[in-house]
Parts: sequence; C-alpha cells; structure tokens
Amino acid sequence: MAASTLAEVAKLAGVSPATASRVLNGSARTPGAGIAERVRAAAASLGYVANAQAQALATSSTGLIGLIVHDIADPYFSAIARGVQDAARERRRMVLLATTDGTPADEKAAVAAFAARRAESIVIAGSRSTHGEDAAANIELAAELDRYCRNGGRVGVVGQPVVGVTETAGYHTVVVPNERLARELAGAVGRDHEGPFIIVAGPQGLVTSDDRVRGIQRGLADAGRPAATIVRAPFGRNGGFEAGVEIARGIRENPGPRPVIFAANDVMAIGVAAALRDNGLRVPRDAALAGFDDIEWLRDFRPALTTATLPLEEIGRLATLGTLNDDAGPATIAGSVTMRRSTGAG
Amino acid sequence: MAASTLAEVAKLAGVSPATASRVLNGSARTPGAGIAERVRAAAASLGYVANAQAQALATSSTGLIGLIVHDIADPYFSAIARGVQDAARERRRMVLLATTDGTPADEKAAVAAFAARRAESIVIAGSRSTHGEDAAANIELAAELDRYCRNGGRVGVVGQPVVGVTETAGYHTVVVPNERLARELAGAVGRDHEGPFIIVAGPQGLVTSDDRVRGIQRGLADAGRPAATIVRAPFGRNGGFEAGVEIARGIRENPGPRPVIFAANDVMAIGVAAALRDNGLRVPRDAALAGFDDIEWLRDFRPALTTATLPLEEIGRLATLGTLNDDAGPATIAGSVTMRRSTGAG
DNA sequence: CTGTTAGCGCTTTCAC
DNA sequence: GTGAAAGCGCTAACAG
Repeated sequence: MAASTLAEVAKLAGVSPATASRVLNGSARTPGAGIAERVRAAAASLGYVANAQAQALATSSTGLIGLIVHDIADPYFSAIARGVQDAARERRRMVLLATTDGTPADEKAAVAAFAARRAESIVIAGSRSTHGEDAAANIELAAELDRYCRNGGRVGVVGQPVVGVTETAGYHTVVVPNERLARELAGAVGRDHEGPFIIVAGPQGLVTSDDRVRGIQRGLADAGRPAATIVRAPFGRNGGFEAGVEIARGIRENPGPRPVIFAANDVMAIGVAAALRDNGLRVPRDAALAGFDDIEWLRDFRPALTTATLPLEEIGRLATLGTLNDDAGPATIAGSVTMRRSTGAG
Repeated sequence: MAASTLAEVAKLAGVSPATASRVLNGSARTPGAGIAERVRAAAASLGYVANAQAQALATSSTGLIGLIVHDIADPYFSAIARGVQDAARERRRMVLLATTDGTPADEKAAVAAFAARRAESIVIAGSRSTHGEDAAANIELAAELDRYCRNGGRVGVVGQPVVGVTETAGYHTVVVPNERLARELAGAVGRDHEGPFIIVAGPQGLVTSDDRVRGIQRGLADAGRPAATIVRAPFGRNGGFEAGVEIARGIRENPGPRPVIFAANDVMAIGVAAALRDNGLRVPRDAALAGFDDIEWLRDFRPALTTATLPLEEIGRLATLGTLNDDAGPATIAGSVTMRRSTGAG
C-alpha cells in the first residue's frame, strides 16, 4: 500500500509540505493561484492519494462509523444498514461493518475493534438477550460501550437500550415501540377472530421478542380474547418453520376452530407459512397468520402478510444521525399496523 | 475520541513505550514476566485501547477490506456481503462498506476513499454497464482501480472483469458463468415448452443482463425453439413489475399459447409475478416464469421459482480470499439450474 | 501567503 | 531483555 507522499508532491512542486497540504486538502487559507496549480499538477502526475490514517492521526478525527448487526444478509438488518449507509454518506462518513450473530461476546469484540479504529460513532442494531447465559457477556459489552463513550464516542442503539448500560451520556436510542404496535396489531386481529391464538416467539429473554409477546397478549386482552399459547423457536425463518411444523401437527391432531398465529417477525412468519403449506394447511383458510416488521422483500408473498410496519431504513438513518448531531434526544419512530390477506383482510 | 496512550500506560507501569508496545501488541520478543504483568495492569486500569490509525501508520498495514455494492439492502448483494464479511472476519480484517447504486462515478469515488484509507483489498460486486453515457466514468473508474493496484492494492471482482481495466496484476476475478447457466436454464425450460418466449431484461449494456440474455437465446436455439422477444426494464423488482404489466397486457390483447418468461434475475421475476397476479394471470397456468440467482429469501415464494442457483455467499468469500492469497488464480464458480413449479416442474 | 517546527500514537532498528 | 531515538504521513501553530 505504498503510494507517493505529500512530501514528494511538495518537493516536485517546489513548495513546502504545509503548502501542499493546504492546496490538496481543504484548509481555511486559500493558497496562491499559481502555486495551487503547480501542486495539483505534481499530485496528479504522481498519482498522489492522501493517507487517511495519517490525517486521522494528525487531526484526531477518522470519519468512521461502525455498524453492528446480527447478520447483514437478513433483510431486517440489511434494510437498517441501508439507512445507516445513506446517512453516513450524506455526512461524508464511511461505515465499518461487523456481524455478530447477536452474540454479546462478538459484539463486545466489535465495539473494541471500532474503538481501536477510533470510529466516531457506533450504531448497534439487533435485539439484546437478557438470558442468563449471556449475562456475563452482556456486562462486558456494556462496559466496553461505556468506556467507548467515556472516551468521547457516541453510540446509536436501535430498539431498546443495551442491557446493563449505566451511563446515558453518549448514547442515542431509537425507540421502536414493539409492545405498543404488537398490542395494536393483536387488538385489530383479535376483533375479527375468536381464536385460539398462538404466538411463535423467539427465545425467552430476547428483548424484542419478549416485548412483542407482551404486547400481543395485552392486545388480545383488550379485545376480550383469551391469552395466546406460546411456541418458542430460533428467531429466524427456520425457527418459524420448526414452530409451524409443530403447530400444523397440533391442528391435525386436534381439529377445532381456526387458530390465529402471531409470529414475532415477518421472517419467522414466512417460515410458519411454509411449514403449514408443506402440511397441507392454507393461510388464511386453515389458520390466520400475522408477522412483524413488514420486510420489503416479503411484500410480494401471498397471502400478503398482516404485520406491523416499521420504517427500517429510517430507523437506521435516525440512529446514525442521532450520533452525529449534538442535540438529538432519543428518537421514537411511529410504525403502524398493516392488515392484509393473511388474516382475512383485503 | 481521546483515550489513554501507550506512553501513559508505559509511564504508569514504569517502563519504556517500546516495552509496553511489545507486551500489549504481539512482538517477536517476549518481554519479561513481571514486566508484562505490570504493563497489562496499567493498561487495564487506564482503559487503554490501541490506536489502530497510529499502528497502521507505523506498520503500513490497515487490516481493512473495502466492499462496493450497488445496494446493501438488495438480497443479492447482502448475500455476497455476508460472504465477504465472513472471510474478512476469518482473516481478521474489518470491512468498509460503500454503496453506489451501480453508478460508475460513485464507484470511482468509493475506490478513491478506500485507497485513501489504505484498504488492503477492495471487493467490487455488481454488474458493470457498457452503456455509452457511462463510458467516461467507466474509464475513470478503471484508472482509479489501476492506480490502486499499482500502489499494491488487490481488487476482487465479482462476475465479470471491470470494463476498461488494462492491467491484470492485482486483480482477482470470480467468474460467474452467467451465459452458460442461462443457456442451460433456457435449454431445460425450452425442452418442456413450445413458447412464445419472452425475456425480461435489464437495461441494454448491463453486462450481467446482456450475458444472461445471450445465454437464454442460445439455450432456446439449442432446444430448437424460436428466439425470445426482449422487454427491457430497470434491473430490480419494480422493473420486473413494469415489464410484467406490459406482458400481461400483451397476453390479454393477444391471447395465444402460454408464454414462457425469463427474467434476468429473481428479484425481477418476483416483480413480474406480482404484475401478472395483479392482472388476473396465474403462474404457471397462464405463463411460465423463470428467474436467476436463487435468492435465499425468495425461496418460500409460491409458485417456487425455476432459476439458476448461484452460491452468492461463497462468491463473496472467494472474491475476498482471492485478494488475500498471493497464489489464487481466477476462481470460477459452478452454479446449477434449479427447476421448480413456476415453469411447471415439481 | 508560505515555510518551519512540532507533534498525533505507535513500531522498530539499534545500542546497552 | 529493555530503553532511546527515529520515523510512518500528515496537520497546525507559529513565524516570517
């Protein structure tokens, strides 16, 4: 990665490095006309490319934003990533990407790596787990983040505050009203259905999943419906599929009124739908189904999924911008319930 | 982004910076036992985090890999990104992300930014355009890449070589056999269908699209079928939808034998399917449909899409690894044709 | 407006 | 094994 240096350019142009710097990388003072010309010519002829590392060292500002997601290939995260990337580009920053599968230990490592690279802010997306086995790692993650903030870093959190974070300075949370939306969703669906109700949830302790489950139960109660039974599975398409297989079996062995299935997110809902279909069951005829997130790439599925619509890209933008603006209190996004065919609407 | 420095740690531990460095960041020489202890303690108590910028400057090696995609939210690119990220993590590198919408000018800017940050390699994914209006920008992009390579950078290219690149040193291409697979796909589909055939292609000059179109036409010829007519639209879901609307109108106004539609990629195929459905047409009953790529998130669609399966994640891995290994000739991936319900199979 | 002089934080010969 | 000193490439006072 050798390349010509500012000094070489300066020598070639017959000026001092300082002057060359002023010409090449914007400075307050505008250098003389003829000089500027010579410097630029020299730079071009040498194929000079400023060394951002050196600039960062000298100015102590890197223009870097770190993004932490569970899995960049998951459409939920990639939508957020697009928002982050957009905001970053707008503010002339570059984004560093880390994927962690949601493992707190890996997230801690990612934060450390970003801190080492002196990223100016870190956006961390993806549900946290309060589960026992993650407790120790969560504490370390929180400590790492706190240290990062204490050193002047800013962190943008998507969804809910990081478990165990003590300080508030430096943190900017984009609150996703999972519980409220889930409640609204379940209320709306509950009005049209008798039940029984089933929730396909993620692992216990996964905050996002827990929030949504709680909201759904409350929404059902609001509508005067019985509480839902809960089926737990991994928080992804295949988890949904597993749960769907189990549910299909239940329906087979125990026929009764048409059940209503709430999946903790769209991707799980798609898995559930696939499993039901594989077992000869149809949505919404044999079971109503609702998701959460309203993932863009899943909107062409049929039956179209009733879901809670989240402006994912906007969420990514807000989380990023929030860390870049000094003002910026915690942002709350709205979201809305979208009724579609999978629950008999439309 | 201030933080304690090595010098501070060293002072606290009562040793020289050199020694502290040797302890904290692996060096050939192993420092004394007790000393090491003291240094580590000092570092911990100060919350020391090595400054990667400074290390990069001193060692001239950044551990950075730049990734350029059209759109990180597109499942095609996010799958590749996952592969890149995996490989990077495996080799203890971090990835810098840039999205460009496929605009050569933006891609040039991204390469320049990566070069400035002294990324050790750049992986560039996404079809190039040979279209006239992009010609100038393409040349500049190629020049920027060449310069980057001349300075010791390595670039991994997904799909086809970058238009206009002259040098070969430093480049590592992962060849995607678009034409061959398209030919096989069309051959297989053509065997079972009489036609007429329609290709929903991207804009003319988009290399990937052009390659696939050519392959499809050859495959049809192989099967003794008439050439397909070509409908052009933007290379995404909405482009597919537009084309689908047009095709549906054609079918309405001009009933005849069931047409077979080849979309240039899965995402377009989904758009076509949505448009046909909106117009009361069913796949495969009223039209057969095939895509390309076999995007993971689209596999649960029904009717399941006949397509050419590409190991996207693997492609990302190979492109990345190729730039990191000195040997590594150009890699070619296999891919395969996958027949599903959308063309009447299964 | 331009050049000189110090560093930014770390690594790395080179002596001791 | 440990420390002193030079330097990676650039910017920012400060003089001139």
